[in-house]
Amino acid sequence: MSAITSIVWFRRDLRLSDHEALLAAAAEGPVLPLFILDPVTDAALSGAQRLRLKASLIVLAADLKAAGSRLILRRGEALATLLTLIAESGARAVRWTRLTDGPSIARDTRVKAALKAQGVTAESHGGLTLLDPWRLKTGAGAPYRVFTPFLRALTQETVAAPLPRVRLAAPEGGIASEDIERWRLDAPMGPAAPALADRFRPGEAAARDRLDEWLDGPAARYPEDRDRLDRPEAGTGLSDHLALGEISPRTIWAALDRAGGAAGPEAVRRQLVWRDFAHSLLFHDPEMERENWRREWAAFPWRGENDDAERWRRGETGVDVIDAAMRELWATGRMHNRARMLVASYLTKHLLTHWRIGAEWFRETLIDWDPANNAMGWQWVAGSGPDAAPFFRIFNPETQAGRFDPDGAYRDHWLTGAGAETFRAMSPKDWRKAAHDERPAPMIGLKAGRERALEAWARMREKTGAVSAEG
DNA sequence: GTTGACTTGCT
DNA sequence: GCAAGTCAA
Repeated sequence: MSAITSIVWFRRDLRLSDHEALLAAAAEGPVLPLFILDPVTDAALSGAQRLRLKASLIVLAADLKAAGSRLILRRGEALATLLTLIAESGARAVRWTRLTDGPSIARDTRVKAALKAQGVTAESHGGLTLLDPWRLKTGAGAPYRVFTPFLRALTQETVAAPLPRVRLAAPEGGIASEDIERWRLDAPMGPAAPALADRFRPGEAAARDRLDEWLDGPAARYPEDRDRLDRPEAGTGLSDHLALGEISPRTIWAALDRAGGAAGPEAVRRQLVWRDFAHSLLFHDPEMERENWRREWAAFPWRGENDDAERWRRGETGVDVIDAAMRELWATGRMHNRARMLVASYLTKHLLTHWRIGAEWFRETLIDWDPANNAMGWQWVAGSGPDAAPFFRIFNPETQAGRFDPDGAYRDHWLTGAGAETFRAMSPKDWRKAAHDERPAPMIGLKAGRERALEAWARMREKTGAVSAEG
């Protein structure tokens, strides 16, 4: 037992390995690990990920205990809580891992300035992404707006090797922690909570096990199976671990590197670069969680909240693959990446509904929700985001289903099979009647919906004056 | 100013 | 095969 030197403020970095802030703090003396349920964190967290976070914090607390330390949980405004803990513990420094979303950056900037004004060392550290989000710039000195050049630029750089697991000294006793049960993080999911919690394995050790499992098996078949809706085991299954930082992207990167250029691991590396790209985009445009990344898209005649959107959320659109995917989302807190593109395309194009409404539903339902990935993904599909050629890309759900769920196993599972039963059992009361009914008729034909979206796009082009026939 | 290139698509 | 558009060099 010795006097505490630094506080490590955990947020989306719930791990003990490859943790810069923790390692730097431990090198200076005894550490007080702290998680704060503050208003900014609270506002961003929604149903399923709240539950996921609770599970992760319980494992982190156990891991810290096993390492001879302990996790302190507090609820309250971030700065006030930190100042209280500094007073209680005598800490002289606070360290954390930087985030890239606007609200977090705003909060952390305020906290850092206030702590420094009090003579406390306040320092943020990298590790959320492979490279810091400001690192890669185009020849003109601007942030990249297109993925491929970003990928090429990142390939030229060296991604740092993961840092070793921290060794902690036991902190002084007497600092009280709150009881996580009293935070009621599972409350928003209601009766669905236990079934949902049964489906994930939280924590750093589980994340590493999953990575090893994937490398030993599914990795070899990943190039052929990754797009198959009916082969969910093909994916790495690391997204929820990554979203809460139970494993670091650099750790995954290094493990994939050891696979020596095999096609599967290389394809997943590319996915990690997409993640870095998303964080870089959000860092440079903090508004993009809510505003069109291409601001001229304000002229697009998207509909706001509407009955079709509610049917989309409940999986009652009448388009089989869309409804299957939306039920999977509700029942598991996950959705296949390709299914995400399909449901996003259907909502924003066929149903002409604003991507923000879809993005908000993903925030509420995904256990792997991440502000940067969510914002970029939705805007990429909607057409308001990065990457050119948006209107080459109105997905035909039936064509897609035929290609990536050829036997209909995925659709059957969620529409009539065991998945459908699970979904009914986990659904709110007012959803259940419809879930038992016959399949509803689609709200708009696939062809008519596509044409309507193309017309809306053409109208926007006229309005914004960006007419290609100009030259 | 020109040109090659573009994660997941379409008919 | 084509591409309603844009970016990076």
